[in-house]
Amino acid sequence: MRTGMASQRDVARRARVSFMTVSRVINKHPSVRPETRERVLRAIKDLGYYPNAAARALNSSRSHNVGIIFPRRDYLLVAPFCVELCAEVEAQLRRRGYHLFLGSTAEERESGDLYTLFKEGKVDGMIVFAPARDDPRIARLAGDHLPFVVVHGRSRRGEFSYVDSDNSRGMALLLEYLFELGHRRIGFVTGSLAEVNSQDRLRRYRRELRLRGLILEDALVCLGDWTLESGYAGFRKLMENPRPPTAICFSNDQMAIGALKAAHDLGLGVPRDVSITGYDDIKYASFTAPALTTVRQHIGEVGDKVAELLLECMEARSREPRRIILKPELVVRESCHAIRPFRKEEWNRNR
Amino acid sequence: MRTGMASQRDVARRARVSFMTVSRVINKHPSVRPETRERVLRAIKDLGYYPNAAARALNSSRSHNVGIIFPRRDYLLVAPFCVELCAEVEAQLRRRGYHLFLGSTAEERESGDLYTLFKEGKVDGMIVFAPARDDPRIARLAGDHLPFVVVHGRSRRGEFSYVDSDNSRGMALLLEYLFELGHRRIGFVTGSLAEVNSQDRLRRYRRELRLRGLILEDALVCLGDWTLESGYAGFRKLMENPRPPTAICFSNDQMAIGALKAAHDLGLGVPRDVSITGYDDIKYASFTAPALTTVRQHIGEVGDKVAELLLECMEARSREPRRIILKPELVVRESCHAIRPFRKEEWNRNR
DNA sequence: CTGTTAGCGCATTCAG
DNA sequence: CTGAATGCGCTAACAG
Repeated sequence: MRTGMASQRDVARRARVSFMTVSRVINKHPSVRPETRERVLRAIKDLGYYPNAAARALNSSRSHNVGIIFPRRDYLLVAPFCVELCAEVEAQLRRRGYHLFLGSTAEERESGDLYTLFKEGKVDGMIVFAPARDDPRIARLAGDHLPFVVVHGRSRRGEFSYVDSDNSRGMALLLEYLFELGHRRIGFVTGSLAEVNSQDRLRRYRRELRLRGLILEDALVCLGDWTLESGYAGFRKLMENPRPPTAICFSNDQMAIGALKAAHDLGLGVPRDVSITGYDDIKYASFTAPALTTVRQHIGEVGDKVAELLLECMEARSREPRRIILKPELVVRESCHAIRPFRKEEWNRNR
Repeated sequence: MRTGMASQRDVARRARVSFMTVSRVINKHPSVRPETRERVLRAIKDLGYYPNAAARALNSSRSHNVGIIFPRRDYLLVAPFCVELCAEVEAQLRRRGYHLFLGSTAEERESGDLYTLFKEGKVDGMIVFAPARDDPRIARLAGDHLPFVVVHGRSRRGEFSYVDSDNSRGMALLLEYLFELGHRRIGFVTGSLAEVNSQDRLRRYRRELRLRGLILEDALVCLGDWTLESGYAGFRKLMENPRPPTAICFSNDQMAIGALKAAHDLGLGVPRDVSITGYDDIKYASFTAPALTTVRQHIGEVGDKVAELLLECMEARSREPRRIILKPELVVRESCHAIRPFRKEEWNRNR
């Protein structure tokens, strides 16, 4: 609305200067005599003047807004990790004078999708969360040389900046740990395989098993989609196997929580009867019973980096894309159990 | 940035019309000859033209953005309910051509607080979530006649529109149920008492106990702040009481989940040793073991109403503020236990 | 049906 | 150090 608001002209009149001087004061231009500045500031205060963002945006062609885009419309609900990240990024950006649009849940081609927001100049840059391997939206953004940063994704040919966690390493940590506890039949419930992240974790799971001379059984892998429900279903499915696994890795904490519930319903004890691991270390992970053994991604750090890279590519168009890969960390809690005493020789042999 | 973008002028030149005609086509003005319209649409497509949001905002003085504000900066993390609501509202608003800023986590007086956003014309309206009873921000907004809607809060003198759930009734439902199960010592862990919601629930808890002739014991009430941690601590504190309660109501699901964890750590069974209830019915509530008995707030409905009221007060300044109070619903799951057989006479007597 | 004029509020450029 | 002119892209109000 913003009707009846004082403009620079009004301030100028009241301070008995031209509105150009007002503009200078606002933008902290050095060349204004202190007493003039004072007069102007007084007038601004008296009138309750605020600069008009639209006008500013119009002639600087920068909105000082940023958007964020998710792989699916329910992502915020599905991935608590994402919420924590958003909060982090928002705080960082605001410090630098930018505002963050709530990740439009709009899919491409819908009204108000983020590509349109870009073109309309409503955002200066955006954050793309966990895009699919060949997400067409990415190609479009890169093709138009629009400033954006990918989180939880990678660029093959260095077309854009991204921040990712070393998912492969995270999985390796988990499997090494389970192996050490004596587990040899280890199941895996994946996240949505459209996402690179999810693929990486699965791939490393397979590789680790192979490396350790274990046979890969399709029956030990189950397709999930990050939700509580799919964790629940995945657990049941794997445990119905005639030779069920002794441990199951879930590709995020949320699914592991679903699994805990399934175990309870099935009358199975965790970790007594099956060991379980999550991924992400969201808040809830330490509040389940048993508390989840999981892999921590340092969300604060991810958020900082994302904001940093985005600001870089919004403010200096020329800069080269940068890649940042954060090290994950194994968090051992209570959801895994040694199925037999640890034998050093065996451990070494299998390593 | 939006540099090198085609403008209406470019489109006009290409379509060999004046740019006014282009504007009309874009705004679906009826008075344009079909063939002219076609030519213009072609040109728009060829040039990849998108209207400039800033310019539009400037001369219509409407940004078509909406903001949302929370009581605390960590609110999104603390209240999953809030995330679900945001997603809902965003979807509704987008359908009407508005975009939602991620609830600025900024407190008042910080750079980029939402009052400033308003004054700068970055938002046309806003949603205020769970404000304190005399939140100065509310007074400010109301004083300036800015369009806003409160969720989980009320206006005493009808100064503004709001959507709320009938918290008092929700608590009554819960207590009636517990009473029926035979509980007579019932504890309560509050949310942050700065919020009206939280106060209402506590008040009704007290009233119900009094009504049923039970003595209120301060030792059975514990101050929480909505977080998992405070639920955990609250549970421990109440159970350390020499005469612990047989049931505890938590003012949200999150705290109840914290309590479940505490029970587990203390070696207490739920509901065998203590009954527990939550509030909100978030996703996780049905995935705990035992599943939480709680009160459902229909988040979808809340979101719809919020969006509706906000649009109303943004588009028709004159309309009277409206109040909407939604009926909550008891969701019985597994976290409560009858402590003795139900006796009809006693139930009637105590009613 | 279509074009012209003017102005939204601000900042860049160039003169004083 | 300060002021005047000009244009950012668009639309409302008038003309033709």
